[in-house]
Amino acid sequence: MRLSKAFIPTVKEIPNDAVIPSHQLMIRAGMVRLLSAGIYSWLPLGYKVMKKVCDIVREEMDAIGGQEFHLPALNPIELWEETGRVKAFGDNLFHVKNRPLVLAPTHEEVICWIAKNHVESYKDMPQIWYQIQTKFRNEPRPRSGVLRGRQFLMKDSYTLDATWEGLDKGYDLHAEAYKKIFTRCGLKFFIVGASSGAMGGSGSQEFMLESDSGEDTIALAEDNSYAANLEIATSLVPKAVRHTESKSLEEIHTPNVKTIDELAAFLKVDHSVLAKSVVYWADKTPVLVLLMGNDELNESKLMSVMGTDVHPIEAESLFGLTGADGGSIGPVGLNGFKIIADKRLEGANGLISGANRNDYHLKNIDLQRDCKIDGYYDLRTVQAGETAPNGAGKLRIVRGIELGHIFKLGTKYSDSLKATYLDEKGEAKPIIMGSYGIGIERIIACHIEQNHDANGIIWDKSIAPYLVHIIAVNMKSEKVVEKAEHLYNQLLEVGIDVLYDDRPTTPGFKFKDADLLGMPLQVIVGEKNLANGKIEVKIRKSGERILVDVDQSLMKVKELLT
RNA sequence: CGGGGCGUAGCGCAGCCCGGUAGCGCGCUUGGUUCGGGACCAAGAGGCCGGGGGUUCAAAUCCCCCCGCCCCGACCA
Repeated sequence: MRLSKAFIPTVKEIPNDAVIPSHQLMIRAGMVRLLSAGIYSWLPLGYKVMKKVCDIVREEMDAIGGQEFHLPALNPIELWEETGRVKAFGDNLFHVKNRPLVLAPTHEEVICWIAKNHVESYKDMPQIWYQIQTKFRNEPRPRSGVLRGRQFLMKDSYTLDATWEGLDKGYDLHAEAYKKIFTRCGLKFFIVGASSGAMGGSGSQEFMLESDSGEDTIALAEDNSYAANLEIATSLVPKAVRHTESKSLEEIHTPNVKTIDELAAFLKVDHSVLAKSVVYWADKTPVLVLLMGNDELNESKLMSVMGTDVHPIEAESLFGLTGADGGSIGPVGLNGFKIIADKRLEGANGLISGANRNDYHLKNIDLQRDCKIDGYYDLRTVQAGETAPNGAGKLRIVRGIELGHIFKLGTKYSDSLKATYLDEKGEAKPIIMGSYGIGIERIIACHIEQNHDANGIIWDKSIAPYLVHIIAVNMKSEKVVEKAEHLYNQLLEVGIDVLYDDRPTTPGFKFKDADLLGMPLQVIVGEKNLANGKIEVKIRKSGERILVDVDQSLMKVKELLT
């Protein structure tokens, strides 16, 4: 491609609305333009990268036996009513105004619909079906450029199996394919155990990339041998002790003590003898959650324990139900509440907690003797510095960007849509499904996040829009133009993607643009070196410059690209 | 949806407090000089100051409403 003819609108200044490097560079390099919040036009240069990423994804999906579909973005709303997801997605689902249609935010329903009608026997499975298509979600807050958009390209695949072993196999195949895809795209990623959330299902892992711009929080062992989304992360922490003797309950006056820290300071005791109470609504049930000391409640964990949405109780409701305020709530003699406790407190005695009476606490609480605990669960949020559950050193807490997510869905959708097959005995069984997504734009943005410098993007060969960027330093020099044109044509002939800066502008301008656009190799054809029969090859990543004999330039470029 | 910021030429911004003919840099056009790290000189084009309403002799500027964009939070299969 000749730059003089190409539509690649580069920008020198940092766009006002872009905050993270990938967003700034994608705009400056003329890859994308914003149309509306979370909605981007992909310009030719950006689209070229997108196609290369899609090719890699396709190759790896095909390699595990995937078959590509092209599915409708417009779906009948009835289909989504049947799985209960009109409600589940809520305002996140785009509705069409003048037809009973929705814009598909994902494609479990359609896949299931097809499977229901055409997968009839266990002999028809396993199947791996995938699609690379635009998905629509009415994100309340699009952000970080293409990282979270209202319309985005996603590779979604679905496994259909007759057995749970089959599901495991399809899941593992995807995990392997995903590792290959992200590695080929030049990304440094890690895999974390994740919550399956409202998708339901038995297991799920996320492919994450460490980045301060990420929206997820990850706990990582020092050697990365343990990695989990904070939503489910655990750690090795000491439990509260059980003393042999359980003293009798005693009320203590604790005026104006509201927080655990204040309580510990006031009573001059260790945090580990304090049981913190936090109160939530789980749907319409008030739930008292007991945590040790100042442990932080993990709402995701609470949600999966309760199996429903949870939110903190309002101060007024709490007072109405207990007669006390937040700082003085405790598990003893509390009626009408479900009471659950963190595993750390299991069986403990000698604890101090609120007396359900303002400015009073109870001491010598024995959870077995004095309370009716409805269950002990892992409910706390891990903290940086705690020991990883596998003992591999201390945990780091980092931010991450989710690149891909793999789910063992099970039969959630096949149950509700009655997608069944007949097994060997002729019995109808629900098809067992898995669901596996990859955000295509995220691969691109993340690649730039991990591969850029102050001057611009540094593309990996695998997804670079062009492999070689020829710079004719001075278009007024016949020699320069002749050599540059010659090399350009040679590269085109051998099928190497090449961008040729033949614009009649100044050298500095061309060099800056070349670094900004970030092709792996720059070939600089200038009068000075040409006088000695040389051209210069600059490696974008290292900045290394190599002088090459003119007649060997094609060979050298080919060599450097392998 | 809560909190904050911003909206003036294609882009980046000043002007707004304190009302009085809309400015700077970059980019763009034409001509000339340049030609190895975003050149120089000269001449130009380009704006309903996000939209609507109000106050005023007069509004980019003051007041009210709306819209859009960005950030933090909530939310995020």
